[in-house]
Amino acid sequence: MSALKLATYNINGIRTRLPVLLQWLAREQPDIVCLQELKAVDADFPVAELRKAGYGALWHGQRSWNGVAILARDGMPLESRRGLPGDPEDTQSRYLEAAVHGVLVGCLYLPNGNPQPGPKFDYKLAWFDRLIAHAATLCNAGIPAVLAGDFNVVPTDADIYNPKSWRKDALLQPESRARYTKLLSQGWLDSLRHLHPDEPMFTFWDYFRQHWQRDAGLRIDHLLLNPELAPRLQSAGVDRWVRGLEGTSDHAPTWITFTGYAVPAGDD
DNA sequence: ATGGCCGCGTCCCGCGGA
Repeated sequence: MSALKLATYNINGIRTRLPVLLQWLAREQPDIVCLQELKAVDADFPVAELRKAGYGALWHGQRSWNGVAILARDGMPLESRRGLPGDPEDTQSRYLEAAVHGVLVGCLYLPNGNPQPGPKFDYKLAWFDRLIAHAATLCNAGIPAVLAGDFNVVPTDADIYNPKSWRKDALLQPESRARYTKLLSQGWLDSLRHLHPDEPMFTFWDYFRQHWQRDAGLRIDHLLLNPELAPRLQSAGVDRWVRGLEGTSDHAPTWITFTGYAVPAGDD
């Protein structure tokens, strides 16, 4: 029974970030990858370069902002959903879902919501509510499922270097945190926190104020496992070395490993 | 209280990000 590695990575511009992305893929060789903030239209997605690196891809781009993708090493994600249900007026590319290597993968880029209060924060909460509604079906699907992505929520004060200067930020608001808790209460496991209860496990360090150099980070990229997948969780971590590269994203790839399906014993 | 640092788009400043 071999382990599978699944990662989520907000790359903050896939065109500018392609060298970093390829370097990370080559070194870590994740089997499944969720990408956010492509910041590129569909036609500019580097499908050929990724195929050359050994990855099949599914993507939902958008001009300038947002954009999500799912990659499969030596495979091709089978799309099950593009965009969250519940609001036909929503044109932002923030959710993509596919079956990959035996797991149903929901790749999400939850709205930032700043400044709050305001229409952007309202959009964040409404989007979160739609995610919660859809997530219930995934959690109870009876098959292994994961929700992975940039949730733009700092779940607790233990998930940030110092909450004081962020207290008014949309990422720390009680409304945002209550929804994250509500989502987990459906039965999802916060895999990084579960395996690392006493470490910060930061996934994001903003470009300002030498936050990376000071390790002043936030934990906002999450990998949630439903009851079918959670028992198979083996390990979890953050590829911090990527954040230290030149020309890198302000997020670091965040990952889990879990046992793959046992190969049935040969009966021939 | 503000801005700081980035990527992107339209063009060298504004917006969004978190």
